[in-house]
Amino acid sequence: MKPEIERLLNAALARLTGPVLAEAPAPASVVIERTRDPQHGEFATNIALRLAKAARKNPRELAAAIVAALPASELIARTEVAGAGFINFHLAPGAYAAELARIHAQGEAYGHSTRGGGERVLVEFVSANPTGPLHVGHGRQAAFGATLANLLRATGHDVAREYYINDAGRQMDILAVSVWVRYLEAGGEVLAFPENGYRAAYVLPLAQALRERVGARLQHGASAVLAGLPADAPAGDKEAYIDALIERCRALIGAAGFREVLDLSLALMLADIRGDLAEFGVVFEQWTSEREFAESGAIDHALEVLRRQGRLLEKDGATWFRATEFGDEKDRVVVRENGVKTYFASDIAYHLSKYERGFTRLLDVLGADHHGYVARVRAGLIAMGCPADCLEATLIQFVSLFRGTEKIPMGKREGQFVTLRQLREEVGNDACRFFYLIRSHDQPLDFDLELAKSRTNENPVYYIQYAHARVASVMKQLSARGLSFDRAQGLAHAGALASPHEQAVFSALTRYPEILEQAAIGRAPHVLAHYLRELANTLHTYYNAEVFIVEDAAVRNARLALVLGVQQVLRNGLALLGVSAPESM
RNA sequence: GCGCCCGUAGCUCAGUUGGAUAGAGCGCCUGGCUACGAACCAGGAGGUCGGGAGUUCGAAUCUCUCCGGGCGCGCCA
Repeated sequence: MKPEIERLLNAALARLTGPVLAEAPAPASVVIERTRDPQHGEFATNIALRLAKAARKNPRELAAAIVAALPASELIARTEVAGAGFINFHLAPGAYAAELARIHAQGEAYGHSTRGGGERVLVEFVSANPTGPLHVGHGRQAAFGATLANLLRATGHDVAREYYINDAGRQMDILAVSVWVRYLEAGGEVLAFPENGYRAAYVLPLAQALRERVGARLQHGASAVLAGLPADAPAGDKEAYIDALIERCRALIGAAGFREVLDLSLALMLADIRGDLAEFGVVFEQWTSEREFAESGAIDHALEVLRRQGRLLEKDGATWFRATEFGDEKDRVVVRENGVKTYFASDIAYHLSKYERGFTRLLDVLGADHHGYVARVRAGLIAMGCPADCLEATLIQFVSLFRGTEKIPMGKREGQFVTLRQLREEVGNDACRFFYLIRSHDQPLDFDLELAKSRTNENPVYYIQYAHARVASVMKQLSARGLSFDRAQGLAHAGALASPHEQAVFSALTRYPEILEQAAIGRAPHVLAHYLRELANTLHTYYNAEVFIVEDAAVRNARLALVLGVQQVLRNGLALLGVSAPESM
């Protein structure tokens, strides 16, 4: 409906360009909104107010001129100038019924658009280090990224989802040595666990798997392991200690042995993460290993691009990227004094590779603690010749878990944390997805386990599902009474559904395509979640106010056509959120 | 110290490319099941939109400043 009104309005503005308006208004400035008050019709625009100043016209006069220039349309019954210069659009009686027919005809494709123009978008999300299971914060990023990708796809973008595996750094070495120490312990050795190691319980099965794989081949005595090592914290430096321990480990079991421990740990952690996400309904087209990426020479390629552009300099024995020339606050090292490339170098190279693979829009879904690095990566991309706006980062605020009013402490290294898997098993995937998505991403989330689990009216999760199931229940009741639904008759008579409740349902129902666009453009899945709640509310209200299964077949079929339309849109919207739409509950 | 995000009803939060009378859920109060599902609905109370100043026809929304909270500022990953 809205695109048609946009078309009419743009036609009117085009006619006025020249005689009344000096120049054509930018398409983005033409904003059409739903009205809040039915007295104002169904749609309204403030375009006359926005253009009045530039046109040196009284807003109401300009509005009148625009109204006069509007082409006729079957969609619109009448237009009027109101208030300070708003233009209100009143829909023609059959407009809603025609849209309802579209819902029935298009089914699960209803609401989709081609507005994205097939733009190639890469959504990178989660990308958690494979040094441990996903925690509840990653769950929020997973739900957000997956739904954002769904929204972009539904609005006509060519979307790929990608997980970047940070498997190359020192943290992986620390995981490997943590597994090895547990393996030694299981072999009967007694030694203090490194302060900086991963001491959480998930390391134990990794050590167990290692023993099953290699037997006692990598076993060494505690005295040989610890001899000559610096003191661990609290007396010494835990960083220096763990580094020394890693070196000792390499010396004792050899580079190949160390690699074996690391690869096994990595493979198992990754399998856990993949499985967890898959069970959560989150899948990726591509998993990129940082290690394989680095070994492919891609970082050297990126550095070469920068060098050709003259954006590198040598200073203090290191190689620097002149990031300050591209909006960053300081220059950044890309190759350290010791010849090792920095994480930053690998990161801009990775982003360059996305662009070189043909993606013109790079969406990074990141934890809020990563905001510091966005400017640098963007600077790198610009320096390498990418458009300034190709990289877009969405920062997801943190999740705090509560059991009722009691906050559950989190700390990854200490192993005191709730995993996404535990959360899903306790509250269920549907409640998880919904709770993650109901809040705006830039708002910290307090996730109450008790609330998410509860089957009471305090829990918003079931409200929408209940509306969906309720329609299914009505249809069951219909057949139980020996009646059947006549869609053609229902749609033919839908225009006669004129009660305030029915108009409210129509109004909410036909907003769906606008909501999808708004949620996609704003990178705001919560807009869809809130909308579905509103739509469910109009359905419940209608249900309580009027009986659908009445004697009059025309009225009955029209009402059923309407509530089936609601059910369809609820199903479509829930699918995008990754929440199931049950027939009964 | 510098940068980013946030501050809206008792609680949790929508609303922010400036727009018509600031909304929802929960909680509280009052009503509605011999009814197509009461996991529902109707009504009510509840607000200096953190404080102040500015921009203009119009500010929760934009600018400045102050207060309060979160996060980030490595030749770590």
